[in-house]
Amino acid sequence: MAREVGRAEGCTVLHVDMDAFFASVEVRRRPELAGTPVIVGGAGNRGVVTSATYEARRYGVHAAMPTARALRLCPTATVLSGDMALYAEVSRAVMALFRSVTPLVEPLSMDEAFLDVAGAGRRLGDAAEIGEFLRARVFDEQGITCSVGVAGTKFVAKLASTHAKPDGLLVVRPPEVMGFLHPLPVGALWGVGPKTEETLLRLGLRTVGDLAHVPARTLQRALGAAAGTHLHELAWGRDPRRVVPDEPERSTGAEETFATDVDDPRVVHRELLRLAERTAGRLRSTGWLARTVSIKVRFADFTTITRSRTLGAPTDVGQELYDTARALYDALGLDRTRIRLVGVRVERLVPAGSAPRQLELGAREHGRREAELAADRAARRFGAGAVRPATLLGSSGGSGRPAR
DNA sequence: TCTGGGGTCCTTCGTCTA
DNA sequence: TCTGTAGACGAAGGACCC
Repeated sequence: MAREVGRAEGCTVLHVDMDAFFASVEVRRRPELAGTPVIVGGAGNRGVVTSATYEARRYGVHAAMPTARALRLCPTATVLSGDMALYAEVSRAVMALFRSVTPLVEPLSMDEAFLDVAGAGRRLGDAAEIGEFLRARVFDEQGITCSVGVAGTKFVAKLASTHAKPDGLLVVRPPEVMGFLHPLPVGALWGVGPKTEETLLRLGLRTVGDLAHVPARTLQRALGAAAGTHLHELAWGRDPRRVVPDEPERSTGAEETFATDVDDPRVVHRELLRLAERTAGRLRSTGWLARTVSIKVRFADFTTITRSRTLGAPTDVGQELYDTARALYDALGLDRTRIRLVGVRVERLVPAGSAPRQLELGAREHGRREAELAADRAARRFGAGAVRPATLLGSSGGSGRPAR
């Protein structure tokens, strides 16, 4: 456990990250699993690990690994399919706790957030003391542990929380930043994934320090202007991004991997309808309309294509999303090509209240939207799936059933 | 070994228009 | 009227994150 509490001078940014979040919530629910390897993820032949306890990680199990492989590495692990509603509930409670300390909370995902505590110091002590306070409160209220990074910038705070894991807190004061950053491997930098890491290693750059001491132009040539500049700045600990609460969503969507590859266009159409309905429901529940609809198709060999179309007027009507998605799919002209996954996404979102609706299409479109709103109400009252388009009734069988 | 699902951001390319 | 060019914008794909 990393623990280095002291005066956090020059540090106002906290990065709080739940430890093995989904798996920890499951262990809290089933205490008999405490201290044992637990994997949360898809259990089907195409499932992957979404979270694993540290006991499972000791066997080499990690997130995004196929569950089948994880079980070969750790045959004694308990595999659970996960309960997103429960995780969301715990997440809401934890974020509410953060907001009781400072209004400047920027959630990154369900299980992590940045906090700017510059204004909270007088009440609760310095950033490190606030970090320890939050760790204790999360454990008392939720029964799970989290790790906290404390620094002057978001990026260093994020790296610090990673180093503090599990169940720790690490402060990196401004004078200590270079000593902390430069020995790290380039892959530790935010934005350096496998491809970029490979490119950097080819250039002979192994550590963040190597990267810092190469001219920015070299990185820009190798990685593009934006990424090159960005990484060079990060390597010198420079990160001007502020903690911004309530960033609006830019897109939303849904996708599904079939349990086995599908070559029947009717099965794909039915899945596109389901995904369009799901996406439209999300738009309506969050009060957004979408201007652009895109589809994603992944073939059996894992190559993936996307196609998109911008609508004349923004919409949150599932039937309109489906019509566009289906037209995009049909335009591909696929002839019994084996398909692994399809997805529907919407982008260029505008608030529902601010967008003009297409009145000339009034009667039909309005009726459709009203029907979908009624279905939303029924779903809230009787449960999801209570009301479905007729074409989706009885569609749960056959080889095209989605993987989960 | 065999790769989920939900997102964001960036780059490149083609088209349209001034 | 024709041609070249630059900028805006949309579309597509890639990389990355959790």
